[in-house]
Amino acid sequence: MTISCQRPYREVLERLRMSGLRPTRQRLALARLLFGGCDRHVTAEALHSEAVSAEVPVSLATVYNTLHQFTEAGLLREIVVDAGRSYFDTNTADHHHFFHERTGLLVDIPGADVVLAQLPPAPLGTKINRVDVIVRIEG
Amino acid sequence: MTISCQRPYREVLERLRMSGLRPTRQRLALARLLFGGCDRHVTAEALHSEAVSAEVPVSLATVYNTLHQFTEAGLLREIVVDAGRSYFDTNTADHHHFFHERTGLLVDIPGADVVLAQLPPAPLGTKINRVDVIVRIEG
DNA sequence: GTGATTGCAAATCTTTTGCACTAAA
DNA sequence: TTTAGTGCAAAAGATTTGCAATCAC
Repeated sequence: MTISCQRPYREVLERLRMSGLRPTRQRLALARLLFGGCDRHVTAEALHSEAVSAEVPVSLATVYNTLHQFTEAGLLREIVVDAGRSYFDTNTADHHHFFHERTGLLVDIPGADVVLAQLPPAPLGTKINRVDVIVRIEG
Repeated sequence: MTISCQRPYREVLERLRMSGLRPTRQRLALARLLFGGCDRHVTAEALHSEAVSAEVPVSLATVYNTLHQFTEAGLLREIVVDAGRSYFDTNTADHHHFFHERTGLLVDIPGADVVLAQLPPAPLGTKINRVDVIVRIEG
């Protein structure tokens, strides 16, 4: 049995439009790579190679710009697990991550699988934005 | 009332010796800045400025090397909260962090103040190394 | 003395930026 | 046509590395 997460072209396009992002050739190509299938984690460098391999010449600078625009639009979430390298997650739902330090592999943990029974109050004058749980694994 | 965490010179020196690190001028000076007082969070850049201000000329490269040696020796813990900047924490006990995104301020949360009631099992063939909880705050 | 440690400068790597060019509306 | 978006190359940070000089033992 195979689970497919294939999503049609027009749905991806619609998603861009809804975010107020003009569906340019490059944005569309990147969006299809990112949102056309199952949820995934990418680095800018990796997405760039992928795009180039897929005959979609995009500059690395544009990949960076696009990833940030998508993140700002709420289509992606930036994950910080590794000093000096940013990951972007297409899964924007509430969830956490396993991070394999040696391989750099990032794996989702469904939101329900981590239960934070107690959290301290935010320091005076601040409010909690998000809670990230990173389970660092090895082996 | 003031809580002091002053620690004597010879204790810091002993700590280096115990870690098998030769107590050189630079290592000792950095160790005193790091471990001579209360627990703290530093970036390489910040520690370097501090050292230079304290009349202890150390090169930035040596600060980086030293921070990593200390981390490897278990005297420090590296905290990743910000892509492209590493923080080092002198508190190596089990605990978590508030991170103020705008100011870059990092504040300890005592281990007991965060209760993880449930964690998923590590993926097959791996083991959990550490669990980091980062409470991102704003305002 | 001898091997570990340091400083410096250069290299590396990731990410951002400025600006002329191109494409979407 | 008009404005947003793109590519490129250069800049900006953070971190690392190579190697000769220096220091702890």
